[in-house]
Amino acid sequence: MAKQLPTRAEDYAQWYVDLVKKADLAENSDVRGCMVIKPYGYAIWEKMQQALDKMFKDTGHVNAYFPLFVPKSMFEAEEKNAEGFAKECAVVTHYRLKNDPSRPGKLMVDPDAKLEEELVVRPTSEAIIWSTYKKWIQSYRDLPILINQWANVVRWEMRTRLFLRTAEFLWQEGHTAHATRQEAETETLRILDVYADFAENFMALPVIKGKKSDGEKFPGAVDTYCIEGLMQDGKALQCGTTHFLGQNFAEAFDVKFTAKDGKLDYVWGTSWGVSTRLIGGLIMAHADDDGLILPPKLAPIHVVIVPIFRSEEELTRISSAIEPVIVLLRAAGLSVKYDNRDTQKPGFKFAQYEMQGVPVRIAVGPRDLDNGTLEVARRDTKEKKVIPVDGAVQAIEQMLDEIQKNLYARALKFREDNTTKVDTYEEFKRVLDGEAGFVLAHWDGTAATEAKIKEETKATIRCIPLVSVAEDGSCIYSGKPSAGRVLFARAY
RNA sequence: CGGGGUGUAGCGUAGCCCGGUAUCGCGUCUGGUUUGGGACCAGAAGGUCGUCAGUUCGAAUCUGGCCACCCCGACCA
Repeated sequence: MAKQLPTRAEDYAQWYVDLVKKADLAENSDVRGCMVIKPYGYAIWEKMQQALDKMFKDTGHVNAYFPLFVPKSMFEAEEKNAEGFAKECAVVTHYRLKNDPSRPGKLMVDPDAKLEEELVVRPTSEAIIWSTYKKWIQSYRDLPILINQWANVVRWEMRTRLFLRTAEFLWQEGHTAHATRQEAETETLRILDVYADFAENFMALPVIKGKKSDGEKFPGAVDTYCIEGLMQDGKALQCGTTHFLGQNFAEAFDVKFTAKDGKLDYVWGTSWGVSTRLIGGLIMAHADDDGLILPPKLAPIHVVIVPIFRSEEELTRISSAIEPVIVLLRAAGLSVKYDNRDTQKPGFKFAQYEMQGVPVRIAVGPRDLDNGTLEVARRDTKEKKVIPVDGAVQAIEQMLDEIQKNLYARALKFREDNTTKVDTYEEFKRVLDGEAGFVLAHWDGTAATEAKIKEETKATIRCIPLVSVAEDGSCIYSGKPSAGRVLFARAY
């Protein structure tokens, strides 16, 4: 199946964008680099939000909301962070328009309404949140603060692609404050586990947990951790990151607390986020030539029912026969769509729901009414079978479980088949230009080597895996000693 | 910001070199036949040809400015 997908990078990119549009998930907006998320795409995001929100709350976090605008002076307080984002910030400089005297009916920016201080549209919220935390924290009794925010952020990217990189995107960002280094580090890794759990159990996407190299880490962080997934074209996708901020932001925003022993110290911080990019990952990890394949746990529609009828009378008969089944499916917590439109033929509907990745489709026609059966088709394998109406709900629930498991197993096998250990630079380049995928290789740990490899091959160190076998070797580039393999790939 | 390209109906396009109010497909609408895998036939509607200016009797077509978008670089924790 994956073989049928376009392999050349540009073909795959085109295939991906076409799919996003055909599946009715999103489209480019008239606003530069921005995206309109259509109802079906947004429904997937809502499923993701629900699952993640519950996981955050189960680990003691609460939601809050902070302003979209960050005064420039506040933004620049943490220098590394400000520098890292400076080149992609949208900035508000005026607060008013007025009629343009030289062009009747047109508006112009009112030069008299220039802001004294420019406002940066948040590319991330550390600055505004830490400047707020300063007011909230005095004592160890005020800690920890475990807050998550669902928001939009703006990063003025040069080149954008639906879901994967857009000028404005939706995400959640967690920002926590702790009394001890240990507690903040634990939080950083706990959320990394939450993200991995979500990717594997909801998205059916196996991920590698690891630490970013210094060259790839978040500006302002002491350590950045990530989960990396592998897409069907052999490129890696960073699916989520968590950052141990040390005391960097506390120092920048002067957030101190009095500890139990009476000593004054800076607060320890973390931040972490995942975005609508995950929807892109979901598509690229599972889709085939017929369209999206959604894991049941994130599918807005679990089961679509398509009646096959010739006349209105026949539709009425089918509808009344299927109604009890719909009631039972919904009672079992499933999202069911009964598509009784008489404006489209069944074949058209089949194709459309396949394109949209609906996991299970039921077709029911006169033949089934006579036999007391339903035709059930599963999206992942495209198998069709006829089952009795009695017990259909259990059969479908079981099928959804199987689809969820099968998608994960399939993606895991794909990743295993496309992860290669290499020991020489020649082999490294050959694999990247051939089957691509993840490449495990020894690295001398220097930023210089990392930069050289990136420059020459476009491959980056995705992460230093948290789980790895200690193994002495020598760097594929410099030949210097290395204590373990790191994960390389070309990435989105 | 450098290099290349494109702007024509809701979408995708032909026409441009060689000037005469615009082609085809998808979609939409109407009528009929269809309906267990993206239906067919007949008819219809839909256009400031990105924008502003210039050349010309006449500009989608030629010239210049501007705008927007796409691709390749640079950039993308």
